[in-house]
Amino acid sequence: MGRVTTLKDVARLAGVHPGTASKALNPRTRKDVSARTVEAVLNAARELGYLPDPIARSLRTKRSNVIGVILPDITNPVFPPAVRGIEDALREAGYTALVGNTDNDPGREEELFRAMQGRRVDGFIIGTARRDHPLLRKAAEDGIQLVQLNRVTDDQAIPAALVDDAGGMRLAVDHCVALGHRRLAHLAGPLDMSTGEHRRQAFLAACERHGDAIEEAVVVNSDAYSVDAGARATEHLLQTAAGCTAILGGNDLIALGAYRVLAERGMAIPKDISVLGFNDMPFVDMFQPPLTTVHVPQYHLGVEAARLLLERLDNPDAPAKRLVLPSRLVVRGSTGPATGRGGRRRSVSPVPRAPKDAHSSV
Amino acid sequence: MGRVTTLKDVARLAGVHPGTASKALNPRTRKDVSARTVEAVLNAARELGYLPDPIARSLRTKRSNVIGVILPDITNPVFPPAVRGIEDALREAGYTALVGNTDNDPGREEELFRAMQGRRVDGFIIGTARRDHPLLRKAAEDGIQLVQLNRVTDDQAIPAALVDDAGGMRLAVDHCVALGHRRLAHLAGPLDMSTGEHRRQAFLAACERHGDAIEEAVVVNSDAYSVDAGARATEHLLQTAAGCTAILGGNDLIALGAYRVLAERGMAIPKDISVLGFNDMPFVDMFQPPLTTVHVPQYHLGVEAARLLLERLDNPDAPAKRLVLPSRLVVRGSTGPATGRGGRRRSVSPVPRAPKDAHSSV
DNA sequence: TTGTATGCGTTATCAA
DNA sequence: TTGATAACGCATACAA
Repeated sequence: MGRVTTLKDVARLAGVHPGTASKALNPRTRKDVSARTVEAVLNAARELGYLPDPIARSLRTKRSNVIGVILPDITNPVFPPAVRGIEDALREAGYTALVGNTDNDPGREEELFRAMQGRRVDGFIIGTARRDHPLLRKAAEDGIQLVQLNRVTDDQAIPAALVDDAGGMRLAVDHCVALGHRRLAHLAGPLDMSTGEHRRQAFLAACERHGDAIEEAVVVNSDAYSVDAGARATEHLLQTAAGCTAILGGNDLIALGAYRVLAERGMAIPKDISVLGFNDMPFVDMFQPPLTTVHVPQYHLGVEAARLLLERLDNPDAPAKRLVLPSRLVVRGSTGPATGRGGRRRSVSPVPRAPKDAHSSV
Repeated sequence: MGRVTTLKDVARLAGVHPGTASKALNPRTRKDVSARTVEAVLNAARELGYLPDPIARSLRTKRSNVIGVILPDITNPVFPPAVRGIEDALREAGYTALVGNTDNDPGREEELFRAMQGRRVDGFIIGTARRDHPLLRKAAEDGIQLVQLNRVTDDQAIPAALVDDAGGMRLAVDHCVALGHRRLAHLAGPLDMSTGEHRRQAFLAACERHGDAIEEAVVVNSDAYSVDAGARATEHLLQTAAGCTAILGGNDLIALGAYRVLAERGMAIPKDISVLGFNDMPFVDMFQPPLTTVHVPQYHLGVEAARLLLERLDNPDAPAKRLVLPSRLVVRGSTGPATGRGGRRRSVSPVPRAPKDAHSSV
């Protein structure tokens, strides 16, 4: 562990005072120093392979060039690409990402948040926003720099990089209708998250837009974005509204839960029933069958979230922008024409405005 | 951003000197301080919600309670579980993981390594080891604390948490033989990595063990652990040794490359040909068909790597242990009896000791 | 047992 | 323009 060269060493070699060397090294203060000494200091620094100590600098400046990234769980395949996007964009700007997982535990989230603040992170990218999120609200009020990723709070106070959830869901519904499906089910994600609620609303709105072309539009809630929760929701759906010919998962994992239950029941996808996801996670094209899903550009979402944050660090008074990236439908093998079972049945009930409750059939 | 309470505040409230407060707070030096003052200081700290500033502490102690984790690419599905294992184990001990991706670029790796050293990380968990790895060798010589994850250098100087690659490959070969396959192909991972070389050697050794039961054992190199590289290797295999009835991928991604090429050629898995992977990545059970593969307990590998490192930080002179976890075969739908094509052909060539070169057919 | 002083490496303020 | 000095918050060697 050879000795590390410090600012003092550089100053000595350049024959100047450490304070002067500091100014010469820092691009922002370089103008207060003669061209001759700047060069001498720069040469000395290069010769000694000087690297400023980020710890000492942080202690002095209260900044760290580190961004805290708070996610539910890196093990969820949608997040790694987003993390790479964040890291790549931050690195260009000389920042580093420090990633933490909350496992959807608010206590753990607060602990992480505090720990990262203690480490003097300059801002946060938050992938865990709930529609009502006191911790985030308070942090924003306290002037902590935040950008939300993919999910947002209901109030518009915090900037965010998002995808067009409603547009994506509309494409999915349109695709089903074009294939002749008239009885659709949506396995909604958690409604305390913007993605869950927005996609659900968009599902209902899109169905309504099709008027008589749709005979039934069912929403069943999935209490988590997970395969198990998706499986439970699917079982519930099969018991309560067995006539649906297409299942639109709140995300890909929920759709995978549907895959599992349908396989157990011996129902073939897409012959007996079509299934759609949301997110286009890596490798869903390899599934059995390849999953038709709404593509969410996670990597770019990460890049944009990082950029929004950097912009904000540069100019803290900039407005809290919300950047919305387009989504698109990727049609694969899990959707097909509505044949067999309820495909051509006559309408049982018209489509009312909105569901009475989470499990209502509309 | 309300003012943060500092050690000085605690000392003032407790009516002691900051230095004394520091001793009282630090469990290791607490014995040098009277029970009465310890209590006063602890109470004051609790009352003020005091949290020590890790930056200041790091500057002073040259330690950070941060561990650098260096991976090829978090986007590779095998890594997120390992990262979670690392994080969970570190957190219990009051440490934090700082993760970086090299994209297999040695320059980038060195840059990351330096940057993390600058941040005073207390040690590294390395998921990027190559069999010959000067950077690691030098770091170890310099007394930097390292633990390797899943892959190792050829020399035994650096501790590691590993899986029994050879045992796993043997299980895979035995499985194929039990199904009646007599012409096997291995799509070896990069041979400059221990996993690539060890699995390849184990493949050949296992085939040899079966003697006349195996008519042909082919090795084709894949130049990366990726789907594309696996696809290229598969194409090469199909041109040069078309009679094989089972393909053993160097890892799951390589096996997926085989899936792709075989699908393009209209060959059915496992009817026409069996395919096996290595790693048991998340969701390979959902593939088309579900992948038979050697399970590698990535999460536990992460936990054990973290523990090895913590142990070493505690006792830097402890020997450089290598911990080897067992692997096991997970049989799914991509392997089946050897029927059709070359399945029952007679031996063309006996099995020699070892391959002449990377693409040799033995 | 407690207090004092010093320094970790940097930056920022002020004086020369 | 440059140099001197202090301070960021903490830990530790030493003095009291």
